[in-house]
Amino acid sequence: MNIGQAARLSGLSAKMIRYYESIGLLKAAHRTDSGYRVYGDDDLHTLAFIKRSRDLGFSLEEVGKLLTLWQDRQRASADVKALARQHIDELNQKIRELGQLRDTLQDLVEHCHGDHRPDCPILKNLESGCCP
Amino acid sequence: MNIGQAARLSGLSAKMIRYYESIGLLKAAHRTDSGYRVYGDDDLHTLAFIKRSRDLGFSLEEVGKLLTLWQDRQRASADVKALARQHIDELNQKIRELGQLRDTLQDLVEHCHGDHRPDCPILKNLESGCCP
DNA sequence: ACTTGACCTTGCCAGCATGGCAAGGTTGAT
DNA sequence: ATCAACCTTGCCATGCTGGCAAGGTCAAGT
Repeated sequence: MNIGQAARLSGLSAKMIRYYESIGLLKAAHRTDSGYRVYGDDDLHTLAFIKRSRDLGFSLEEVGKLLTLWQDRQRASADVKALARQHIDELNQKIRELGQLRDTLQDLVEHCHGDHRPDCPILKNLESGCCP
Repeated sequence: MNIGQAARLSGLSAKMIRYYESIGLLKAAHRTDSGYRVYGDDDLHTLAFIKRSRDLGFSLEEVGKLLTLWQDRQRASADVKALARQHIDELNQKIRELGQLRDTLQDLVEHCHGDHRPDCPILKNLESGCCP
């Protein structure tokens, strides 16, 4: 099949597929005489794997590692687990940070009377960086 | 003071300050005869405002709006409150998404025995995209 | 055979926000 | 005079994706 159909079936865009090939995440696709990329079921499988990994928030670099592990019959599942764990830690870290930002903002918002008067504790805090 | 000191005192980098000026977030700084940018206490105040806003997760575009409101004596605090609320909503949305990703991954990790055997439910799930 | 439209190709530019490096000018102290 | 520390501008890189352009190819309808 051509790239368009591969894109539709995998949920990626044609652009992304070409990009992934260009950065070496995918091995170069077979080509027709006229230069069209051709994909088979195996390739589609790989594309779907990438799509799913991206949806789970893995970076392309991490996806690369996962692909390597996936294609390595000798892999230890511990390796994969470690990678997933690391990603979970990163997610938790990010979640904590965002939560703190939200709480700070929430505090500020609650102290703002929010009417037409110009006096605004939020801006005051942004100025001074203290006393929320 | 020069840009380096302004950077140190505000917590931004000199590079960022120049960038903010180039995109119009900051008005052009005064220059010495030799072309060095010169900052006064007012400018420093503005830089600190930006730094604090960025730390709270506002995008540069949002910081621009906040700056306008900050410098507008006629502003209604309701405007600021609305902007902060919107940002809180975005943060909550992001937190929810990341939390879902983490939970999915956590499930996968828990089903992976994580030893030297190659059989790995995480990779199996990434393949199929179903049955976590 | 010819046109049309949908598809494919490559390549370049855009964004976010920041860092890095280079080549050159300025300042201030030794 | 020299040297270090600073400043200037400019370009490139990141990660990931979208957009647009100019051109080639394919399949179907006329």
